[in-house]
Amino acid sequence: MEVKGKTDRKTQVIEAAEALFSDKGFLATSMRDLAEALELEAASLYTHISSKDELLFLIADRCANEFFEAINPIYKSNLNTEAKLTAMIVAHMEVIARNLPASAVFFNEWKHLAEPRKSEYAQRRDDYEAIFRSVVRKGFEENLFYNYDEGFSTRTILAALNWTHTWYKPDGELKPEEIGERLAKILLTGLIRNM
Amino acid sequence: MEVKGKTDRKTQVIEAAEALFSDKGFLATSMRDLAEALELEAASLYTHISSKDELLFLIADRCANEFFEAINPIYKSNLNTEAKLTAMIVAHMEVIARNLPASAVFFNEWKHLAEPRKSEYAQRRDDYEAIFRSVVRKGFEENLFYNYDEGFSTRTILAALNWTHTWYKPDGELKPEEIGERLAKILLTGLIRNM
DNA sequence: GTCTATAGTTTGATAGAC
DNA sequence: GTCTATCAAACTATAGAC
Repeated sequence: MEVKGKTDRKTQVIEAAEALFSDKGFLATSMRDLAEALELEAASLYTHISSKDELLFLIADRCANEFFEAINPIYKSNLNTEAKLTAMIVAHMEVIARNLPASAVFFNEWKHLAEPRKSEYAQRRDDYEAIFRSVVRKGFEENLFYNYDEGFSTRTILAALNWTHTWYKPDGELKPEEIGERLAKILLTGLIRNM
Repeated sequence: MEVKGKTDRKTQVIEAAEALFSDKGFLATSMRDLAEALELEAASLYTHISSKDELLFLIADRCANEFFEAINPIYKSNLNTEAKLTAMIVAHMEVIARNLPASAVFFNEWKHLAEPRKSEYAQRRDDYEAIFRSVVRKGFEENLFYNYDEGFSTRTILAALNWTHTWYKPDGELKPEEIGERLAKILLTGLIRNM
């Protein structure tokens, strides 16, 4: 039984794929491009992964898991609605920041998954949005927010959040936590009544 | 000299391409797919356009023009900053709504333009964002907005706006104008001091 | 685990008949 | 303006030697 280190070959393949898929797009990246980045021949990649589609799935699936694991404990906590939503926004932002190429793939390339993975993925995305939506709904029920519909407000929050991957720089001025908090402030103060 | 009607063959080709590129993506759409949608053979398409890249350019370029034409008169008007930004948001939303497939291509597929078109396009996008940014900056200078940096606030506005193309339905409850106004309200009331 | 060689498709685009 | 026929290149993936 081999012990897998951080420089595990399969991990290297996946990380190189994240960078290329994020930069050029899934379809615009050939297995030859990927092999070249790893200084391999294309055929050698198939020792580590079974297909290009599996590679896309591995990237998107791991990223999805990270998003769920980040917000679930917060969702289940006893925080009040405003604090809970803010913490979820910050947590989501932190997942993006520490998985920058992977989340670009996650957001932009999922449509190229082959079935049945594509449908399963779409379901998970809906489930994730539903968690945010239920917190927003709570805010309406508690009369904390103006009564805009949940779907509209939730999509606006996630849109503002998910766009950050296009401009966030790890070595920029703002830390992920600060970006999340600032975003939450802009969005929430717009939603909260009598502030 | 021929009079071009609405059912001009080239226009038909472009509109079919908008639908397919929007739905499946530029690279995932073959010229054969496009020909099939028009009940033609692939070779016949080249009577009307010179290359697949030109087709992508025509779609993105027309869409860019529409965005500039929609916001420029508002930008140059004498409206106060709050009203101006709201009107620009509504106008932008209306362009998305009446060019739904084209704007999906505009937002998601531009990276697949060949050079030098890709660089020119990136420049136009920056110019467009700069117009919004200058209005946001005015709001900071007038002490109308909290002092978050312009770039951050501007990107958040455009992110919320540009995500609407993923869920907006022409036959849905909300008209584009209502979506724009609601979006502006959420974003601006979050930015305006002492409201 | 990596290589060379290659099978089998699909791609964007062109030539030339009608 | 549309067709048939076709080219040259690129693609994912496999077979089998080392």
